[in-house]
Amino acid sequence: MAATLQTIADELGVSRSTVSNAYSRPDQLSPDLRARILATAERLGYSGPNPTARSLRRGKVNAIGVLLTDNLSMAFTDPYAVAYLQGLAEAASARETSLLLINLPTDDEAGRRVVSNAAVDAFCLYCVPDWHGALDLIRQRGVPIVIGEDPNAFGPDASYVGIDERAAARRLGEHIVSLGHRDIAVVAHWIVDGGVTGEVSADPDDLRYYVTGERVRGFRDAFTAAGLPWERVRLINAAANHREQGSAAAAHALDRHDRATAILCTSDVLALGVLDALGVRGLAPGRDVSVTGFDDIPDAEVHGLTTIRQPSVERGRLAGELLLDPPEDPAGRRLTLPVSLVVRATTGPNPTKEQS
Amino acid sequence: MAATLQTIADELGVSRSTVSNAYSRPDQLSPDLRARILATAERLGYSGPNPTARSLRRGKVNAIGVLLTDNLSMAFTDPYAVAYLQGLAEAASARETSLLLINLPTDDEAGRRVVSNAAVDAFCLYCVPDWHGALDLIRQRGVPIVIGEDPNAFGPDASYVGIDERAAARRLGEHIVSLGHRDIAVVAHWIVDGGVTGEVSADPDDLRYYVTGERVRGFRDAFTAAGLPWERVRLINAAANHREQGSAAAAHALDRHDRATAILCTSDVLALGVLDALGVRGLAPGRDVSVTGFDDIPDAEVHGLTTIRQPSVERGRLAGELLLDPPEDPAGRRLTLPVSLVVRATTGPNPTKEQS
DNA sequence: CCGACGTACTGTATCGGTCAAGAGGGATTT
DNA sequence: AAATCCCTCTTGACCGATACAGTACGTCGG
Repeated sequence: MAATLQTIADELGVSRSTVSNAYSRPDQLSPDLRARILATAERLGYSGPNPTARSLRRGKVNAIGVLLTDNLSMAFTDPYAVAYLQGLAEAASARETSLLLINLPTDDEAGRRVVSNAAVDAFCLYCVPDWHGALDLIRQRGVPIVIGEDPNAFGPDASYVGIDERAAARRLGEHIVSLGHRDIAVVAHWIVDGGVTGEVSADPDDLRYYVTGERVRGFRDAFTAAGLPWERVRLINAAANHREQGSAAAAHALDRHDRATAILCTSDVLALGVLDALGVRGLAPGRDVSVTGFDDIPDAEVHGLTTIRQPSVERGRLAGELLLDPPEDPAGRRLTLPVSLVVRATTGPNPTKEQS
Repeated sequence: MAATLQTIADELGVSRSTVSNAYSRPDQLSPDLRARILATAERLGYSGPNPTARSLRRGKVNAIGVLLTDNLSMAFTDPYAVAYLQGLAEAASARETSLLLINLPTDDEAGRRVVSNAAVDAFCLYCVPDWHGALDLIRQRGVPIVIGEDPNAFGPDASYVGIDERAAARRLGEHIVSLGHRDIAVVAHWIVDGGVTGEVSADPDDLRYYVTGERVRGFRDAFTAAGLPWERVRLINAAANHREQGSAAAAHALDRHDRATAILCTSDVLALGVLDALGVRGLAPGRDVSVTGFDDIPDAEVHGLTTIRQPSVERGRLAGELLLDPPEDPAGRRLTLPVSLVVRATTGPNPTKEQS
């Protein structure tokens, strides 16, 4: 039988409240008594106020729930995700709050139980399959929610911190067409659910994964504005947002006589894989083939990758702040952050055009 | 005023227990009444049984606390750590348990508060500074603990899942000396706290960070057994366990006339950085310079790195299982897992010896 | 000598559930 | 027809703390 506040109170002949105060409000009792209480607690092996009971009474648990899909490491191997979590953790930590990583099982029923039992003050939804049955439960929980991708995914009650994915992608596309490229491939992840890496034909207006969809649409915006029909663009699905998949996808753009002169990727990770593929083939990025990424992860600079810089850490930090200190003004709970085009060495003028 | 079980009970004129049963034990009441209860709950905007209250009563919160040092992303950018967490999450998820990432602030007082308030069933200690004041609190909490590095760090009450770091490192060292190498450099991370990357002289028996210490000692075991005095080995500190630091450290072994012919690293990440450095200098790994890593992260195979394979995911998984289903037998709570030497392309015979 | 005030502590309600034992009533057994 | 059983629901205790109002006592100014 573990010791509780009452055990100590009885032992010393004081009230439970006083023992509680010894821990939570040291100024409410004499230093002398407090010392005796702590000593007795130590002696009886009391482990300190029970966090659960305290949370119940206080109505606050000091935790933010972060929903992740089944494969945790998928989230952690994505540098963008790591940066986001870092920001979120910073904001949480500054408020003495922890992150509850909720691994959503594919089993719907178990998923609902896990979500129902999660003691959190708020939820951060982040790259979660929007068709999962547990999502309704989260909405019902009535706690603050922040989402990071599709601003419309959870209705207007949810906070949102994001970027204008489509406009950002358009800027990349414009950069590429302004360099004279016409033979363009787009490498995008998760165009097809559970699909394999390879060329696909898909309507950009009808992609399931929001981020990819917006980015692909942004590319198309730039192309069509430049008079380049979408049909001329080669769309290549990457089965996962991994560097290796980027390499594999690149093969479909490079190993053919009508080689693409520019490859636009929906993430830096994929773009790095594309660069690997170029290296293997002895092709020079920015000269023979132009490559762009998205996110500006730390490795992007190392490899001179032209990309869109988005404030990943900041995104996570703001998400945390929105959850823990919600602004009065509802408008302040939906933030679209600025991005910038970072032109580095992996993009250059269309080489075939120069020759003509 | 949010709805509770009582609100719904009053509304329908049933007892609170019955409403509770509607959620937690559907077989305890008629389907008809249950349907009515759920409908009323929905109508009143009831968010389901409060997880905190439920946890208090049940005495279980379905969460494992994972202690991390201040910089979260440090843990997530380390592939070994990611694998470990993946395993831990798998074990937890299988038991409908989540991971509470506790970001331990450098501020001692705040750290204690965060730890005290963390509602968890168990703690997983993992790469935590062992001098932090909050660690005592954790021990006091009286919940199961598993540690992953120094088996003696938390006393015999804590569970332990690890490998024999020293013996494993020794095998790498033996491999290298058996290839005839005599000019050896060791690249190790965190030899010096907050130090810079560069050559240092340090007593292997006196390194603060346990894992590095054991691995360096293992290297030395092999060297001295082969008659190679430790003084002949060049010890290079890497300021962080990052690929870039590996490259920077390698410079100290490569850019001099008495170039090392073998570089042993305390992690694969550092070794990959060393390989980068070789590449820049036009040196061939395994021919001009032999390089070894440690851990066998996924990228190791890609780069043909000779290394020690340890079951990282398994380590995390077992840690989780030990915490959630503790075996009766105390001996079963201290596991040392087997490792294997994986010889790939980055090690080969000493080239200078061949010439003579 | 009295009211005002501050300090140190107590008492009780409350947070929102779960659990074990029990009660009422219809169906089944003997 | 009495005994037994099961199904469905109720009762009351309990989980371990915190909040707030209140009490007792000492001190101080007037």
